[in-house]
Amino acid sequence: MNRPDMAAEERGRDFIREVIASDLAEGRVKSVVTRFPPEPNGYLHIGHAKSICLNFGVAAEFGGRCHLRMDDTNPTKEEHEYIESIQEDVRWLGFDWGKHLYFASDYFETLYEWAEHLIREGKAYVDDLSPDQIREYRGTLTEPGKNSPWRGRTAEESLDLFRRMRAGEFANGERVLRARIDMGSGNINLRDPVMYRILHAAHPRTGDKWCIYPTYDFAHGQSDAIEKITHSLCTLEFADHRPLYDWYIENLPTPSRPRQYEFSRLNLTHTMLSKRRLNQLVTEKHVSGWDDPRMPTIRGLRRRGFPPAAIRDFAQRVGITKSDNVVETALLEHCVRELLNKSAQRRMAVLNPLKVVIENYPEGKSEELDAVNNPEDPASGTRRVPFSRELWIERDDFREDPPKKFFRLAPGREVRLRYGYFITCRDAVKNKAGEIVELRCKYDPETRGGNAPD
RNA sequence: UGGGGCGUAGCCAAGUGGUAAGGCAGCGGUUUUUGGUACCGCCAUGCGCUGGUUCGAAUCCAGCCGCCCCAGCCA
Repeated sequence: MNRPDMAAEERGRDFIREVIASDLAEGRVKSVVTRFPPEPNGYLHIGHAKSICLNFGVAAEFGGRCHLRMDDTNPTKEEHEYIESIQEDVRWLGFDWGKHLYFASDYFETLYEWAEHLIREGKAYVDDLSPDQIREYRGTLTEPGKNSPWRGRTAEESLDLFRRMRAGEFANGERVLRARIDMGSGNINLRDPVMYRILHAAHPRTGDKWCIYPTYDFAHGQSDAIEKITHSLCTLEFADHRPLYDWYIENLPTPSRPRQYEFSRLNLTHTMLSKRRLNQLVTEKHVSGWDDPRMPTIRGLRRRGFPPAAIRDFAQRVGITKSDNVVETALLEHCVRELLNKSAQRRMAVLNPLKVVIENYPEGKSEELDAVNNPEDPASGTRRVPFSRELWIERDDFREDPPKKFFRLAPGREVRLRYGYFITCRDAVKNKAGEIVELRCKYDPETRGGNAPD
């Protein structure tokens, strides 16, 4: 309802902005620090744009800052190409992270030390179970899991094994480091989650320095804490991970205490927004690349001519909530048209041509007429368009037997050719098949430029 | 022994006890040398359902119903 007492800029504030405003007002944080944390395993799309606009937008609105952090904890999926493209796309969208570009891989050493810390505290252990066994022991959605036989291992033994994991003594999948939490938890993320797995794979940034890598859960919150992120904004599917996010922060000597907040991801009608699927379109060559104009990627939209400001406006308009949603592409298109209408130069084109012969126009003659480039913007000037005896119009712009509200060309009817002359249709020439192949018309020399003297 | 989240118009979305904002889409109309734009008007006696509390409920309480997410050593 209307709240005339409320300042305009406070109206329509989403729940995340409310939380930040109150945290600031009540001194829980001195300034806001957010982050956009993509995994460099693909190109950014319109769904990411929502998150980018939220994180950078909120930071700007409250005078804070926003980091760009590559969540590069899984070397089997990440590549330099993606690290580069992500930066280009965020910049193109109009955002600046300044010197705050970070990588989760920058924290590998700290994360490793924190893992040992947890082992010493008796809060983590090395598990020898195979991947299949771990799944079996985890239980199901409705049944509790059961403890691994290695769960009671001493800290000393786990520490020794963990160091040997790092040293490369074991093969992929042979052992993992797990947090000792609660195999009976209703929240599956708390059933002794894996912290480290063995991955003998080269990392795009750390090369072969490591053969054990932290999982998302063991890296994300701590990375936030290291960077002193105050508000860690992510999508709804991570809400179940929040208790684990908090558990690591509470049990580790982190330099700050970030908080996670979740919002619903963007869904668009007629649009597939899944990195895995988009990747498939590219690798299977169904599209020409990540920047194919049919792709919902930032680069695809860019190639289609979408201005970055239109995408930002769109992100603003869809809002931030926790409800599942499917936004109509018409809204995105509206944002684009609204902007382009003010700046785009107009051109005329005929897609499906129908020949027009102006019988009373001199053979061989041709002239150039002035056409306005953009009626919304006189400063955009004019251009010259040719006019001659033979012209082409859109086939749909002529009807032999025009219905009621049809205001275009028809036998005996006069219409204006924009910037040209008024012409009157005398006859429609057909081929043997009965198809109209040519229109015979006459023009009115008094109407040059499309002006009606009367 | 399940845990978490969400239900306001065709689609988004405000709303936090005082009688349902706004945008998109759609439908009328005015202007127009783009069937564009701009402008004007219309579009929820009702907020998942059923009870209850209250002078008053989308907002509070109770009980139902529906949808989404979670059982990767992905993020």
